[in-house]
Amino acid sequence: MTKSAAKPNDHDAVDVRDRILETASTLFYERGVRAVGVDLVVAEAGVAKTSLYRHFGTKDDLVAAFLAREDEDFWGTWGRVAEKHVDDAEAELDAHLEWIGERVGRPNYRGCPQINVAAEFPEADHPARRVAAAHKRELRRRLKGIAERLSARRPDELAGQLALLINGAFVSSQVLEAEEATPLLQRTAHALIAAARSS
Amino acid sequence: MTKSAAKPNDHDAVDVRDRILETASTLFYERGVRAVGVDLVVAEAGVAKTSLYRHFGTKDDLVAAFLAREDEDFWGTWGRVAEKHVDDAEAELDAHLEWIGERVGRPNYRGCPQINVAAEFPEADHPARRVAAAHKRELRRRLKGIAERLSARRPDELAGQLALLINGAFVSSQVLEAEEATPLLQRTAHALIAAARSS
DNA sequence: CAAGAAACAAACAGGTCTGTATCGTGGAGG
DNA sequence: CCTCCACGATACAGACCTGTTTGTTTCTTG
Repeated sequence: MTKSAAKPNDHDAVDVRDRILETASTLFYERGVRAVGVDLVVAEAGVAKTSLYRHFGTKDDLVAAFLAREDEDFWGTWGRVAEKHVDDAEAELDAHLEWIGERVGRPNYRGCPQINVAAEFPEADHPARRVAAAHKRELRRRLKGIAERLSARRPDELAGQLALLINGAFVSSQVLEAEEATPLLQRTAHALIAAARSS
Repeated sequence: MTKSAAKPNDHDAVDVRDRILETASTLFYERGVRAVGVDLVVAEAGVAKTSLYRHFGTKDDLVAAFLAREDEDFWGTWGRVAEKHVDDAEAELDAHLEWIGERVGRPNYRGCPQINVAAEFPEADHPARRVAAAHKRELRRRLKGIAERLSARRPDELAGQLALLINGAFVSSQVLEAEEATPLLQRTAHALIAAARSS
């Protein structure tokens, strides 16, 4: 909190802190958090190790910042898609499943960062685990909002079903064909919506 | 392969190899693979480190053996449940979702070992990754068999949907109430089955 | 121009990791 | 009885890890 709001130096186009976080995020996602040491991060980012520890107190905090960044990106995309379908909840859900399925099918897709980090750090009080847990709660909360607009008889149940579906897609890239994800997600969602409306 | 079939020593009730694998499996699952060193495994198992490296050439091989053991356990339970419902595929699926949901709701549940290890080791050629990939393919294969017996119009699609559902449950224990998992799984499966039969 | 903040560079501390090497012991099978 | 070998115990090698320390340089700002 000593700086960052005011720009201390714009000589380098990007802030040092941003460059560290950007580099760390890529490395953490591609190779796993525990497999990437801080020495590699600073070497790849071209910064001094002291800079990393000034901006992020510990590696754990850097991991939490990584997940927070992914969280913001995710809801940023979500929000941009959502505002195109304010009048049609089913179309909005379809659109979300579209870009989620597209991501899952990408060649270098390595799963949901939040889930991966949670798998790497069992301790429930790890700073990154809090971010991950909040992210998953937020997913279910937003899905419940959509379920309500869909006039589901039990919106929270439909939200739970859709959350299972999406999280399942995140971890199933191993057994999913690239083009299969989106249509499978959408057809499944349609079946669940129909069931949630009738009986 | 030098022993194990013939019993070289039954003086100790359990084989040294089994004791190592048993101990390692518990530690790996509870704390994560990378967080557990071989020194801890041998100390906890009460064996010499040389014994560990004699039976398992490397730690990676021990991890693969851990997943293979979990795989066998999983399909062992699956098989015992399946043979009680040879005449009713829907009842069999319900029964599977019953014990899977029960496991997911357990207090110390830490997710599917296969998924967790895959998250910890990005390298596709890691020995444990092969076990994990085969496990997930086998899940979808068995689900397809059930889908066929259910006379689904597209059995492979229904199998894919059910696989998403089950894998989603494995990773959603963070946001799922303990008693919520089984009924949510079963009601979702029923909706998907109904949809797969009609249209 | 002067002062202070921020960055770089490089070494270091102290611990942990995987894997190996060495030596001693005790039981099983020929 | 005697030889083999699985096993235990321990020390070690070499690499890697997080985090700190020290000192210098560069940039911003008053």
